[in-house]
Amino acid sequence: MDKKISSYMKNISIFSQLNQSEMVVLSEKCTICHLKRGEHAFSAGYQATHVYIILSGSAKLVRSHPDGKERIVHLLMRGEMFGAAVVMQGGFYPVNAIALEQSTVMKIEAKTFQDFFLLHPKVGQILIAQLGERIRQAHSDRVMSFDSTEKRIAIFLLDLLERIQNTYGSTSRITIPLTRQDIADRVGSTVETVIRILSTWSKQKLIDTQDKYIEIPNMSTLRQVVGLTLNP
Amino acid sequence: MDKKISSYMKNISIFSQLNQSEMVVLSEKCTICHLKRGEHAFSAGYQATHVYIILSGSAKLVRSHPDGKERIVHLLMRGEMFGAAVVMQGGFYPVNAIALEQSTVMKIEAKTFQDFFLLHPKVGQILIAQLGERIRQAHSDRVMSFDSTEKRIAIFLLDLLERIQNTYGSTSRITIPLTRQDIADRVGSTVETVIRILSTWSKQKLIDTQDKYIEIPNMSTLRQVVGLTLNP
DNA sequence: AAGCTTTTATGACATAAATCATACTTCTCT
DNA sequence: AGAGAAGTATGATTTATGTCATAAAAGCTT
Repeated sequence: MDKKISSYMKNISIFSQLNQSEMVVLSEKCTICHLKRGEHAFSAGYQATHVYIILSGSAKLVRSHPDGKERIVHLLMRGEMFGAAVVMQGGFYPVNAIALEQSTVMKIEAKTFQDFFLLHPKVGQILIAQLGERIRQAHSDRVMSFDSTEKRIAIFLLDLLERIQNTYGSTSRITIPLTRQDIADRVGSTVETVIRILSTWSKQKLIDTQDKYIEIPNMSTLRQVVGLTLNP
Repeated sequence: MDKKISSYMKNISIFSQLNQSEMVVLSEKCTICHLKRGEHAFSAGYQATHVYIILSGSAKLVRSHPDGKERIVHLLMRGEMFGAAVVMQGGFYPVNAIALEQSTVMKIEAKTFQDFFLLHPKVGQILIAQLGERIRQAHSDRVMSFDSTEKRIAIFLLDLLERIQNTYGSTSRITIPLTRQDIADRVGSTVETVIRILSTWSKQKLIDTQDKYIEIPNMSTLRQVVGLTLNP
C-alpha cells in the first residue's frame, strides 16, 4: 500500500522536490480515507489536525453565511492539497471541506507536516507559491463581481474546464458532479438564475446538459457570446 | 541608518524569530524609499523584483477590471509585508500597490529574500501563516457579498478601525486617508451609494465625518444598527 | 486670491437579479 | 417497483443599487 501512496505523491507538485526515499518516509506516516458524496473531510470551527491531499475525486471548500447561505470558496481536484496554511498556524479550519463525489484522500498529521516542512524548505517554497496562487484566484473572484451573473458563470465554467483538461487530459466535459446550486454558491448567485442561464445556453447549443455532466462543445464560442476576448 | 532599519524590523512579525545580528545582516541588504500619496510601489504586470514592508504610512493593493473599474483587494498598514508570495514563485505582480498617504517602505530584492527564506524555515512558517490569513480574509469578503451594501460598509469600517487600534493604539478614528471611492472599491459598490450611506449615518450621529478622517464614536452602536451581533 | 482638480452631495430613473410560488423530473433507497 | 427526496424548470413580482446628470464644496497649485 505504501508503494501506491508514494506513487501518487510523484504527481503532486508540492512533493516534486523529494526523492524516492523521502517520499516513502513521508508516505508511511500518511493515512488514506474514502469519502462518499456529501461527506466532510473536516468541518469549519474544528481544530486543524491534518493536511489533506485529494488522490481521486473532488471536493468543495464551503464557507457558510450567518443566514444559512453558502459560498464555495474553492474547488479541489486530484493532486490538490488543502488545510496546509491553517495547520501551519495551528488554528481552526475556517471552511467545510465536502466531497463532491466518491473520493479518496490522504491525511498527514499536523506535527508530521510541520516537521517535514522545516526539514525541506524547498517544499515550503512551493507551498507559498501555491498559496499565492490561491490568493490571486480569490482576488480575481472579487474583481469579477463587476460582471453580470451570466458572464461570471461562463468564466467559472470555462476556467474549470481548463483545469480539468490540465489534470485529466483533453475533454469537453466538466467531469465533476456540480448541481446548479453549487454553481450558484460558487459564482455568487441563486439557483433560479443559474438554471435560467444554463437552459438558455442549452437551447442555443452553447452547452450540452443532456448528460449528468455539463459539456462545452466549443469553448471559444461560449467565450465570444458572453463577450470575453479570446485568449490563447 | 542600518540600526534604524533593524529596529523597525523588531516590530515586524515575520522577522520576530530572528536574533539581533541576523536582523542587521538582512537590514544591510535592504533599501528604503519614500512614496507620496498616489505613487506606486509597483504596478500590476511587472516582473516581481522586490518584497516590500511598510515602515510608516499605508497603501492599497488594487486590481483593475477590464472596463476600468477597480477593486481594492487589501489595505496595508505599518509593519505589513507585501509581494512575498509572488516573489517566491517568480512571476509578475498581479496588483498595483499604491500609497494612500506619504509613506516609507523597505525593499528587499527577490534573490535576497529567497535565500534568506531557505536559511530560516521558521520565517517561512510565519509567512505561510500570514498568507493563510489573507486567504481567509479574501474568502470572508466573498461570503460578505450576501449582505447589503450598508452592512458591508459597516463591517469594513469596524474591522479596519480594529486593525488600526491594534497597530496604533486606542482611537475612534480611521486614521487612513480613504476617499468614498476607495471605500466603494473596497466593499464592491459605487461612490454614490457609499456617499449616501455615510451621510445617513452622519445625520444619525453613528459616525462623524467633520474631520478628514472618519470617526466612529461608538462601535457597538454602529454594529447594532446594521444588525451585527456584538462580538467580544 | 483665483483657477484648477478632486471629492462630496442629491435627485431622477432604469434594471438585473433576488424572491416567492408552484410544478415537473430525476435520482436514491428500502 | 414505488415512495420520498433532491434537483431542475418557469412565471410573476419586488427592490436594492447601479447609472446618469448636475452642482456644491474642499483641496491644490501657481
